[in-house]
Amino acid sequence: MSTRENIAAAADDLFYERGFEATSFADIAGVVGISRGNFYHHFKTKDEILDAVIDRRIAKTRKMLETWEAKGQTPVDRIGCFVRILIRNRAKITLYGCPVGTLVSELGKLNHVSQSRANALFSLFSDWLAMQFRAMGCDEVTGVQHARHLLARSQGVASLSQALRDDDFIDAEVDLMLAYAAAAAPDYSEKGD
Amino acid sequence: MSTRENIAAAADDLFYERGFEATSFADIAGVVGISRGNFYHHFKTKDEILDAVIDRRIAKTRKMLETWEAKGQTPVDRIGCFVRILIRNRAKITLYGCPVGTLVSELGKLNHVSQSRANALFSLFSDWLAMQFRAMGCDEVTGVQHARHLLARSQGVASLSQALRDDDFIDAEVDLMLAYAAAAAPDYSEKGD
DNA sequence: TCTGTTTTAGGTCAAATGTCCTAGGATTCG
DNA sequence: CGAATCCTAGGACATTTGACCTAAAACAGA
Repeated sequence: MSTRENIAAAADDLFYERGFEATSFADIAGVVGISRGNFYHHFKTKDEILDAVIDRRIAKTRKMLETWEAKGQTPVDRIGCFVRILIRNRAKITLYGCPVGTLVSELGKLNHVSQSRANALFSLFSDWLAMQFRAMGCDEVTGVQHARHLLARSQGVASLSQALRDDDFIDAEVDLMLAYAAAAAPDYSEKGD
Repeated sequence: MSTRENIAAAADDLFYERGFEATSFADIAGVVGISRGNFYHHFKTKDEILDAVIDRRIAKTRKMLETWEAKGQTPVDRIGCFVRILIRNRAKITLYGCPVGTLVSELGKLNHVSQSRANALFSLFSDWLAMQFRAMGCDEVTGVQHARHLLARSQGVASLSQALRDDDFIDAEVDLMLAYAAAAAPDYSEKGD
């Protein structure tokens, strides 16, 4: 992996774990194992690193969504892959929250130009979820509503996890979200399971 | 209002709008209209200001909950007061997210000692909500579950609002949460409205 | 091998930050 | 009025920050 990619990867982790502003060049350099001054050759400014990190996350997210697309048989299965990130990344989410939500929030408070670029990460999930609901038979508008609803719920669980640090809470909420997804099909009619 | 209270009030706003770390002594001094060096007399460290801000928010929250307690006739009404903060504070939430959630998240990332104190703000809402659900006839465990669920949902809506900036989304989610609260009574049985 | 480009290390720079001191003003109370 | 306490202003301080420069090292291709 190139030094540039190493920097982006280290910054990705640190921006998530400590936040964008709280992470300094020195911090990143320390993780990568290069000198501070070397940065200027790869990234002119800190904002450029941020953009690279966002690009990186967008690419990673795209790949993840493609994996889910291939893995899950039904739309509900695929939505289940999304919901279960909360369990898969439970440890980190409990400590640092959702990587997308906390970044958007921080950039919003900083009035940072790249906030809109970070928002695209939300859109990625939202559009993908809406696609799944559409595949279940939902119309366009309903699909988008369901997608945003589920995205908001997962954000909420991530947010509250940071305060509660209660594994059972996450498990229970994931089950509720799975039930919500299963019940979202237009032809669904309380037939039990 | 005393200077100390002025500082706490200004810091309260700035910590919300810009974040704790991104707010400097100079920023607060600018808002209050006092000299920077004057701070040391009222607060020895920045962490002391943070604690004062958290105390302030706890007190404000307590008062707000008491108001709701007096205002709402039924538990569902009172829960409605909580849910509708999202609409009442829509403008600020769209820009800066939830004051509680974003603070807890930032302090978590900074590994800050006062995170647990900030968590108490969540508990305040959570306990109060659980009390309302209990008053509706829910048992202890179910009441806490409903409370956390609703708290998480409101957090999620606040989080996503920062990215979407869509008033309709907030309105729709608030309606869903109101319906959730209304349906939470144990004797509820699809009797329509 | 020689040449030119890319990459790296180390250091400098101004600005900003949290912390802290001191001296002067204001206020209170005997 | 006089003295003691509280409040305030302004600045000093070491440190850290993002940004930037220069020179040496590593590498590439002919």
